[in-house]
Amino acid sequence: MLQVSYIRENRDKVLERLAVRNFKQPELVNEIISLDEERRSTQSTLDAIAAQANASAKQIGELMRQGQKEQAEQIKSEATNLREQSKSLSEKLSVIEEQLQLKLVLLPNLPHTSVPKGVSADDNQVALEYGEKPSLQANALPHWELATKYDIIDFELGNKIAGAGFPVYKGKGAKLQRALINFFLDNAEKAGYREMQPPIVVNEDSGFGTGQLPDKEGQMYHVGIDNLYLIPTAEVPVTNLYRDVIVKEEELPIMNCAYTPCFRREAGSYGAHVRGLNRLHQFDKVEIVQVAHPDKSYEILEQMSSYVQSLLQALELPYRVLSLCGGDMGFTSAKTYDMEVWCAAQARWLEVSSVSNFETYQANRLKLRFKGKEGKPQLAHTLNGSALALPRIVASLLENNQTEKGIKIPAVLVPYTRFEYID
RNA sequence: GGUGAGGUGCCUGAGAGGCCGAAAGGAUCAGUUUGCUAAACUGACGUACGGGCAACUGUACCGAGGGUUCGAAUCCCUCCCUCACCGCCA
Repeated sequence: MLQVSYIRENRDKVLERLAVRNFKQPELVNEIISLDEERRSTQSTLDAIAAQANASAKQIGELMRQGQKEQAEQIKSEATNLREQSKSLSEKLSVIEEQLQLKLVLLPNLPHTSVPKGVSADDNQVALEYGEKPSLQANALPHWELATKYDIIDFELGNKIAGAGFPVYKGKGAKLQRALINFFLDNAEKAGYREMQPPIVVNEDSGFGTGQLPDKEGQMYHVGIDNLYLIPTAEVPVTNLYRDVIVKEEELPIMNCAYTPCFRREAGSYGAHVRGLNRLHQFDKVEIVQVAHPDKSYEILEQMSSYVQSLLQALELPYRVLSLCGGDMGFTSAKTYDMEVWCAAQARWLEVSSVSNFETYQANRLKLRFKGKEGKPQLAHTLNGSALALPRIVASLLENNQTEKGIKIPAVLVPYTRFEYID
């Protein structure tokens, strides 16, 4: 959520930045500004009346103590009148504030100046491409067939237990999952991240804090009876650790990581592009999250991007980095890099990570601030990235590394899997 | 699930209709003292939204929302949460 004061003072800039996103309702900005004006003037009036009412109440107390009952009674009626006025004004004020809030949450984050203008994924810029795409034999198989061939992932069984998009990993398939999780966590720790194990359900406040609510309500599984949401990413609980927190400036940057399962309803996505592991309702992911000083957040974004790339390099997967255009960026992000790995048999790039700087957008909702020795609390910047999401990594490992002898496990993973081939 | 206790500032904790944005202690920060450390002393020390160049100032906030009252941290109602014990259970 953007800060009203910022919008008020930088109207033209806000409009200009929103245009980079191809934002469809720029009129919201003016509506917000005029609601804010109304809010401020109402509050001024209310404050003045409340001040008067407080003064009268004090006076009454004073008079009562002195036993001047009659005079007290006189002021009482005045005070009652003032209270009534202030009551109706504060009702008006809360209506205005509610409307303001409703509109405010409809505004997405402002893209950073380095973000390319554009409307869709076609306008994303390829920032870099790394590694060589393997050339496969003519009889190469897509990962879902390899999964069946080696009996390591069972989609049918998952259908029976839960439904499409909930695969069962078996034998070496399950071990590969565990190996990847540990590999990612160990590396994150080496890079300075502190491992956390958060709840995988969150309450409404948390969903709101990171921006999933109200925007992506339908994308989350909701446990109605307890009003809890299954997390779509560890970003939600790990970032919300700092909701309503004022941290000390010298504690920045705060670096946390977490492995969690992630749950996404993915309503509306069906068809060939979502076959096999390409898109699941439940998947595993290690997430890295930072709380940063505003002066440092873009430097940190680059570091996080490099870190994610280092994982892909270690796994010997060809990848590319996209700098997302305004139109393709998430609602809450100011700048996002997507990392995509090459899946040789499908001959497609698949997104395995998304690294974003949210600047103060989440922090404003979370009321996540930092404070130096001097001065007022200031909103921090939040960043996060997948490091990494498993299914598509597995898909590309299977497809790219298929050999006569079986699926070759990358050298860095062998100490974790304790086998060199899936065969 | 049952019963009981309770939610006050960074923490502990007092306050039980007006003198309370809130005692006291601790923590933290600044200063004095000090060979260093420690201690002692002095002072500062919540957040948000307004107004003001600023000093400063108004309002709101004692879990949340309502109510009573001229006036509520304090009384009443509803909800949420936490803790303890019992039951059930990994």
